[in-house]
Amino acid sequence: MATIKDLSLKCGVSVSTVSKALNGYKDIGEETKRNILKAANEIGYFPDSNARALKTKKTYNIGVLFSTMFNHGLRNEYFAHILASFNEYATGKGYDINFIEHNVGDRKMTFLEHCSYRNFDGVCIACCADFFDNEIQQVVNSKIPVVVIDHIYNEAISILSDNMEGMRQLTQYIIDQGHKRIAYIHGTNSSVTHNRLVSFYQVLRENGLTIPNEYVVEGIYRDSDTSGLLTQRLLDLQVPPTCIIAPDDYSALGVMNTIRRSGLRIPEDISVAGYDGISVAQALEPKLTTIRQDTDRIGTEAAKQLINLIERPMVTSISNVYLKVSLMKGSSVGYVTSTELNRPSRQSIVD
Amino acid sequence: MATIKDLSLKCGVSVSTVSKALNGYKDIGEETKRNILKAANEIGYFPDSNARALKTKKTYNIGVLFSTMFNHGLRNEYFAHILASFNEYATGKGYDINFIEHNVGDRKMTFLEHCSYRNFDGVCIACCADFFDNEIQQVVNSKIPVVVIDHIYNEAISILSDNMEGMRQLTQYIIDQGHKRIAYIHGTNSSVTHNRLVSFYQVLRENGLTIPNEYVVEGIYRDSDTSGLLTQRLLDLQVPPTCIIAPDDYSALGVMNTIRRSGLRIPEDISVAGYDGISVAQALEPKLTTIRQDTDRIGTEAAKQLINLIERPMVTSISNVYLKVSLMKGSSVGYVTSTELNRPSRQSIVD
DNA sequence: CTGAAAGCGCTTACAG
DNA sequence: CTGAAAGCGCTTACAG
Repeated sequence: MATIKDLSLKCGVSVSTVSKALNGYKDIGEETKRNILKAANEIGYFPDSNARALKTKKTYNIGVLFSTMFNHGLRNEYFAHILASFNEYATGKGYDINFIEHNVGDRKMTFLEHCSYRNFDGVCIACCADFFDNEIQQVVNSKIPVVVIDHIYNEAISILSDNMEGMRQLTQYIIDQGHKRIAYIHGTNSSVTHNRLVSFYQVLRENGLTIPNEYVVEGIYRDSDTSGLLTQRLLDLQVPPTCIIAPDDYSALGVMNTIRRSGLRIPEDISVAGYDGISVAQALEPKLTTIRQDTDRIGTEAAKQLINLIERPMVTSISNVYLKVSLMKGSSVGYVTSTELNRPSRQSIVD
Repeated sequence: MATIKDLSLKCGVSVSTVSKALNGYKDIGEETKRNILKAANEIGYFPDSNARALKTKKTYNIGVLFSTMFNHGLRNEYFAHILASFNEYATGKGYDINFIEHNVGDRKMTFLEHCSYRNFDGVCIACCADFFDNEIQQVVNSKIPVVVIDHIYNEAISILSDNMEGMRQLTQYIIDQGHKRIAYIHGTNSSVTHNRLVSFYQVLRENGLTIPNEYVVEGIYRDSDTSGLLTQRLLDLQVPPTCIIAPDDYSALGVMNTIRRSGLRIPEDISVAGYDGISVAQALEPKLTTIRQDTDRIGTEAAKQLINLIERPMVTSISNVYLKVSLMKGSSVGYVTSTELNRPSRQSIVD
């Protein structure tokens, strides 16, 4: 690759002058500057990123930290989509992205060590199996600018898909369709799960509904088999629910399969809802009733906030940004008629 | 971060000695070496990657090049899974991965410029909308070690999911189930599509089957709506097929929806097959008959070959590696009984 | 076995 | 307005 020295020879000026011209310093002659820029374009000159980083301590590299466990990381569609838009925004601002890993060759590094080894300008933490992991905390507590997705730390900017609001909209919609016996198979415990649960109960309460404890069970995100099994148990209850909310769209497939295997129809006999709004949910029939999380905006917003924090630390506040979700009505949640409402089995539950 | 100088002061030796000890040079005293290694571990010292790269021209960074178009890149499950395993292998060998992009900040770069700007040790090209793109060719023809997934260039190592073999197995299985009127909605033209088509026709011929031209139509990968529309046309034919092969599993959803909307059952009335073996295909009912592409091995193998090429260029041959696929029988392709075989409508087609 | 010195390709005070 | 010089943190011939 051509170096700054090649360019300086070609232009007949010193490397200092070239460097300043390229970096927009004011104290350079108009014509000199024009010449240098022209020559740089001609030979396709770009400053070597390593040399520049060594001097300036700025790499224009952002580290992305995520769990690589089964069903996590790149193999998780929700995260992969967020990463795609994160990358697109960052790239437009001149930042490349890197994955933060534990081991580099034969030596193990902590996440923070990896960050200083690579001199990342900032870090995005997302899709972690365990946000309380000690090594992750280290990164959050370091000097490196950090943005976190779907979790709140005091010390970092958080981008959150509005889970309280999402669950509120979904639950309210189901209730508005006449359902009173609503079951919720939720995902493994986390702050996301917690907020959804709180919101679920809250909306039930606001509508004067109570449900039996057996209607709320713990499943596993993105595990349709588990959700299928749990669905069977719900169907076997003496008074089964009229609607089942799955942990996510993918798991909803397991719920639907089990229901159909029992000879029941969706949504005529029993309704199903998901969460996420992944594409496959909309290719199913009936189309899944779900909450769409705006992965594009989550990724874009995370990148934007992080780059602001990197470039203008003093005017960027450490805040929590909640992103809107939207209800996708689909047709897997049916309308419960008043006849059904009068069934004794239901009455015994409602009050 | 601690520098090599800090470490040399702590150990009371020169930086040269520290550097050599850390890099496994032989001409260092046993005890000196032990001391240095111990101290390095204590303070969590890692050489600054930029400084090292500047001197050695080795970054331990691999660039990954892919299209970011709709339905491509990270938003494509097939590619995201390959990338995940590629990253896991590379990381274990000490390489981090970076995405290769067009624009860096306000200035546009060609892909090759981005590679030299970042000094990538090697490049993996995958999942491109257009492998004949001029900028991609530039990278392939450069001095940088390159591995390509699912496409063959003369100048680079190729890792290929065996599409000929996959399509062979799938088609043969369908024929073995008694089908003779098999339709194929294939994806947009590419070498992958071409090979699958060639193989499809070849197996038909080997089995003494011919199909009408209308049975082979061009769809779009991962576009279930288009596949749904094309399915409708196939169903409307005077002599419709008994089995439809979709471009991929995701598109198969569209095929299935259209079939069901027509009041037909799968597989009793008509059979469906996909391609890819993505997880959702196995969560459907009936389970989709499909070919599983081994994304784990593709990613791992690509990383392995690329790193070999980087580290031992003289003993690594530029070859094409074909990876095995496997048939997932599922239950969306049914058995066609002999009664059905004797139907006049079929006979008129077969010979 | 150890260390002084040069140099990788840049940027940036500083002097002129 | 321009350029010489120092230095970012390393590695690696080379000398001793």
